[in-house]
Amino acid sequence: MASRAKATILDIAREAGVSKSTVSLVLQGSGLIRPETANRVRKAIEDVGYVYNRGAANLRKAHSNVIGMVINDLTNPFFAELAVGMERVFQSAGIVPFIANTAENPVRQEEVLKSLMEQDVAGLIVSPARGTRPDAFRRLETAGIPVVFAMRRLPESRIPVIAPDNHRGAYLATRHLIAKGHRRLAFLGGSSDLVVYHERLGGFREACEAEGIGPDETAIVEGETSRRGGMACLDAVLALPQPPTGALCFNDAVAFGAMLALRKQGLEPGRDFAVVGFDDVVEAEHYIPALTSVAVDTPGLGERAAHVVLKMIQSRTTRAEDHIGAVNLVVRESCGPNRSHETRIHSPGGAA
Amino acid sequence: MASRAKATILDIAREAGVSKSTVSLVLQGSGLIRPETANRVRKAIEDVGYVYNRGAANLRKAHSNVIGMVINDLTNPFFAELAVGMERVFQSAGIVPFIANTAENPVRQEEVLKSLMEQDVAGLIVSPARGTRPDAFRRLETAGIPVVFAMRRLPESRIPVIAPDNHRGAYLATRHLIAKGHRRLAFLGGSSDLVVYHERLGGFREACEAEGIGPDETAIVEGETSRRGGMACLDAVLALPQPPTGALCFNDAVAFGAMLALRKQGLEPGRDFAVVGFDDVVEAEHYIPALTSVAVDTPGLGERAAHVVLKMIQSRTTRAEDHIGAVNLVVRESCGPNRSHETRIHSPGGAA
DNA sequence: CTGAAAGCGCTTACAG
DNA sequence: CTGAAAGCGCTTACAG
Repeated sequence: MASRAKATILDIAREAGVSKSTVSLVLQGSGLIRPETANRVRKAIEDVGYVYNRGAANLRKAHSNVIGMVINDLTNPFFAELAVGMERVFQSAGIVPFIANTAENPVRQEEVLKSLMEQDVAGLIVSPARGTRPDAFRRLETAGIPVVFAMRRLPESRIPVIAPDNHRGAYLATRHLIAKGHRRLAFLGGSSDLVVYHERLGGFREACEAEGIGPDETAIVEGETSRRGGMACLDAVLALPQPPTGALCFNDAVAFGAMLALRKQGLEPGRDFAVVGFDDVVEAEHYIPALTSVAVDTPGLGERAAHVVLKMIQSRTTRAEDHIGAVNLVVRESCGPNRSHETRIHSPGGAA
Repeated sequence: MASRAKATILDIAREAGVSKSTVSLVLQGSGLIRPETANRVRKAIEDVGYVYNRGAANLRKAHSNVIGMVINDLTNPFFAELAVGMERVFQSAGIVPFIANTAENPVRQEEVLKSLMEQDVAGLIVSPARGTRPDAFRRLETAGIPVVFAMRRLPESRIPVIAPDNHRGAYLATRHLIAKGHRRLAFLGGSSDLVVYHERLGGFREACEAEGIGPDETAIVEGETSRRGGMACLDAVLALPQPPTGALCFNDAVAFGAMLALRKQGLEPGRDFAVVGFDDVVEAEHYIPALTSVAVDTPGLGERAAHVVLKMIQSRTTRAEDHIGAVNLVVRESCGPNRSHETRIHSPGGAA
């Protein structure tokens, strides 16, 4: 069986009594080889314990089939769900994507990008880290490597993006809060160096203004996009002279934190204070109280992003249409009691 | 600046007026090159927009520097934490590891492993998927590629494993339940095709027997290691003629599900029924009631695993010592009220 | 300190 | 249908 030194196509050729070109051809599934010959070669491949050397092949072919997914925070289940959606389509395309985590660190992101380029990636899906410099992707662009942004984008970039309709989601959520009778509203968490932040805050503002509620600027407080950040933001806003009675949170993690902080203050979320999240992670449904949140179909966006890079690679282009995914407001219990167990408020959505 | 076609060391050599060997040497940081020459080369590298072709280098050097992390379920925050621990050490070693997700699917795992081998990985950390065949790693072994198992292991394998002391953790948790006065105990979730399952169940049994409580076999119910699985298990056990009054759960996800199911039945976890989890994910602390769980220091085990592969690669061996990490029982509220907010019961732990 | 030459494991025209 | 030859972009002795 397997010999100690790595077997090459030359070993196979010797074993099967053919030339190495023939071996290469059967390796590539060419129809040019006579079936008996092909079978003999395949048997030899087994016998020598051959492992295809993709690096050598790529070197010769001058292109690889490796696709990278660069994720800003793998511990956030939201991004893990995104990754899973992408993997689904890559798997059926017979591709094994490599995931790399930047842990929200632009320096690490640069290392990751560099390594991926050296590895000669064919294409990339990236959810850029916070504070990514505008020119962080220039090398990739000049090299002509297809890149698509998922969920997050850079301020001025020609790289295509796949993301939910953040503005619309925030708008729907805010109107819901207002329809529940709230007049003093907060916007909690997130930071202004993220484009998403401005999109979501924009939807919040628009809804407030449409209802004649000038949003209280002091109740718009930035913070970490985590439970801890949510706790801090809620405390800040409750200390205001005229505290709000409800809040739209930048994402679900912030919302969970806000609810925790409410309890610590002896307030019951849903009854004494309304909170809405964003993203609708799996946990939202199981929380107590169940969290009303904006659902963005994370795995679906992941699939979409994967299809887009695949197409870009195939057509050797570096450009593609943006895709803005539809969103739903999923009404549960965190804004007070409801008639039914769960209600969905759909947005028309659509592509931009 | 950057030209369209990829620049090679030959372009650099031309630009700098040296030979390509010289370029290669400065690329590798060799001290053999005169500083002025090196600087001229470095400038040329910038000017031509050069990207190192690691594939070509690996081909020539006959070894790569890519390390793979094969994770069985990236959506489980527990494994994401593990990944983060490993990345920490790889980052400081200047390595960008590639993460691949098998989604608990042995077939996908095979594809992933194959792809990684073709990519000529230098080493691998893997948390094997459920139902992995005993010979799934034979190719890797005969190729002499270092592999270490993290968190999970295969029944009969010589591959080194880094894992927590599952037996001890379950033992501590069970004794705690008994000390709280419980006599009828359940063991919920997990499946017997996982080695960990037997380790944890073994600790549970030993504690029961030590206290003269023959564990009720009908209260040991396998199930999905998820919230949903936990709900089903708890319902099953409550329907028993002599239902238990407390349960050790296979992991925290199962415990969260069990608590949910209790509430649905009008029972309050911690007051009417005691539940203990395993792994102590971040969420455990924030749950209501806060979950008593066995802490295993997930990122720490990740770091350890990373150090071990690194060492194995360096010393060109395929063998290493197993490492069994110490565990603590973190007592919170899910087994009833406590004096202090949180208590830790330490195990001596140690390496095996 | 630097250059010319061979070779890593493949694929791809090109002959036959 | 199959073989001989060149070449992908590097590194590594080997001379000088």
